[in-house]
Order: sequence, then C-alpha cells, then structure tokens
Amino acid sequence: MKLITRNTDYAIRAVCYIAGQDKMSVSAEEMVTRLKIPRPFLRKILQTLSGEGLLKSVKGQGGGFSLACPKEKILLTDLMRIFQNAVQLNECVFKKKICPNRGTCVLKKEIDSIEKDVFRRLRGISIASLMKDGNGSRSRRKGKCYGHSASRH
Amino acid sequence: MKLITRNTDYAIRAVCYIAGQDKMSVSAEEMVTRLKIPRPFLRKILQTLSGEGLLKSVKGQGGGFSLACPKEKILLTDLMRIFQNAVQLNECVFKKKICPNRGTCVLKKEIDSIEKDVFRRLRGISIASLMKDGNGSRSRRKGKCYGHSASRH
DNA sequence: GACAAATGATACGCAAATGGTATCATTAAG
DNA sequence: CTTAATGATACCATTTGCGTATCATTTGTC
Repeated sequence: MKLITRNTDYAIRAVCYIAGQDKMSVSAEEMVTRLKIPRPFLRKILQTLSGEGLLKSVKGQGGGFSLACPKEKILLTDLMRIFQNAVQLNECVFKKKICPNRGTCVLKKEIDSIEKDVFRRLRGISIASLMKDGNGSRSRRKGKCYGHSASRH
Repeated sequence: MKLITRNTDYAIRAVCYIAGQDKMSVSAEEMVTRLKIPRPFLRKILQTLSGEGLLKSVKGQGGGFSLACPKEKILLTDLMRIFQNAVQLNECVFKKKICPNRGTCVLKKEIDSIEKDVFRRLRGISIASLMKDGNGSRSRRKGKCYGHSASRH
C-alpha cells in the first residue's frame, strides 16, 4: 500500500521543475533529460496534467509546458486525485450486510477518522511548500485554480 | 489506494467472530455461513492466521479455530502486516538521484511524518476495541502474543 | 513551402498485487 | 471406517501500476 504512486511522484517532480524555471515554457524533452523519467511516460503524464488544466501547453517549435496557476495553489491532493484511483483509505466490504457490530461499524469509524487526518495534512502540502528547503510557513491560501470535480470530501 | 485490503478485512471479521464465541473452537464452515465469505478464500485466510500464530487450530471432527492470545493483544497492524504487502506509505523513487531539493527531500519528510501518525493510530486498534459498541478506553496494554518479525518501525 | 520541433491522441504490453478457486493429504472423533 | 474438520499447494482471473509505440497536429524558422 502506497500513499503516493510513481505516477504522482513523477508529476510532482515535473511540476516542481517547471515551477523552478524562468522560461515561458519548458519542453518535455528537457525534463526527460533533467529528471531522468522515461520519455513516453513523462509525456503522458504532462498531457494528463495539461488536460486537467494544471498546466498550459504550447505546441510547435519552441513550445512546452508552463504552470496554469501559481504554485501555491497546486496541491499534492490535486495530483493524487488525478493519478491515483480511489483516494479513499477504506471501503467497507460488507456494504449493507451483517457487521460484527450491527449498524455501527467501529472499524469504519476508526479508519474514516484516520483518513480525515491524512487528508487534512495532505491538503496542507503545495508545490510551493515542496520547493522550499526549510520548512515553516505552509501555504494556506484558499481557492482553486482549475475548476473540476472539486467535490470529494 | 486502500489502507485495508479485503484480505485483511475478512481476517478482522473472522477473528472478531471467533473472539465473540464461547466455544472452544469455531469451524471454518460456521464462519462461511455466518460471515458470507467465500469458503476457499476464508479457509486460506484462516490457515494463514494460524500459520502466523494468531490462531490455534484443532484438526479432525469437532475441530476449528480459536484465538492464540487475548483479543486485546491482537492489533489491526498485526493483520495488516500479514495480509498486505508493504505497509509503508512512501518510498522515494529517486533513491540517490537528483532531487528538486538537493539532499533534503521535503516531500519525503512530509509523507514520512504522515505515515508515522497513521501507524501510531492504527497501533491503537485491537480486536477487542473493534468489538466494543461504544468507543472510549482503547486497549493500551503492552506486549505481543506471538513472536515473529516484530521489528518494523 | 519544407522541415524540424514540439504537443495531442490513442492503443498496446507487461508485471505485480489482489481476490478467488480447486484438489489432495492429513488428522481425529465417533 | 466414515465423517468432519484443517494443512498444503497449485492454479486462475482481474485490476492496477508502469511503461512503450505510433501517428496526427500545430507552429516557428529557413
């Protein structure tokens, strides 16, 4: 069980890299060589990210990718939502059936509670906060930069 | 991403069921009908549990399974260790390679910290605590009842 | 306009993990 | 000896994670 898959991990690195450049746009090729990620795989990831509205892309010579919104507003959970199947820790096997404790499933409650904690903490991590060497001052500004299925939790 | 797999979930139900009976031993057949778990699958799970020393088994007519230790000492994490591959949330993809933040990977630190929290909470959940209807008074007694690869963390 | 450099779209393949089945051997009570 | 139980083991199917390959389209430059 992994909290973060390689997909997501690569995406984080790529977005961080883009965020750290001054250029107007960064090409996939550059990231392939700098980040040592397999070319077709990275390309797919970048396409997904721009399809989801996190990155802007420019086709043609001199083109590439750039952030679609400030790095403080790109959250780890955004990337996880995109690249990881179900970002929910528990799904009761016995939906409506018999439970050891009729009605009030203690296990579910416990897991749900842990889940909430995990997400609360994950939501505090943005691309900006990952790029800082030191810790401190986690970005806490509200608002989303891309309007998708924001509703989960 | 799921924190608890179906394997583990079934195991929890089975162990809870056994713990809730007065009999000396509970047969797999009884649990198949009561818990509605596929027979061969449950049998495999029970075999694994007894192989790992969590359950005692008695062969032959009238045989079955019973707890090998008090229910307060069987922890959720014990079952997860047995049935789930890697119970670690993060494993850095770029082991020794270039990281956006040379040396001190912020992401890893964050995830590690979250992971620790999760495990601290999971370790507080025992079969006994799952069987209580109310909440409160989590079992906190020390000691393990089966001596395996206890070292992880 | 031709060419090259870039992304878009899409289909495919493989390996590991998860979830589940089937079968035969062994033990022990009645 | 029969029957009810577990032990051991091998096998199968599906999903997911990870990665590859190919062709189409756009755009800047000569």
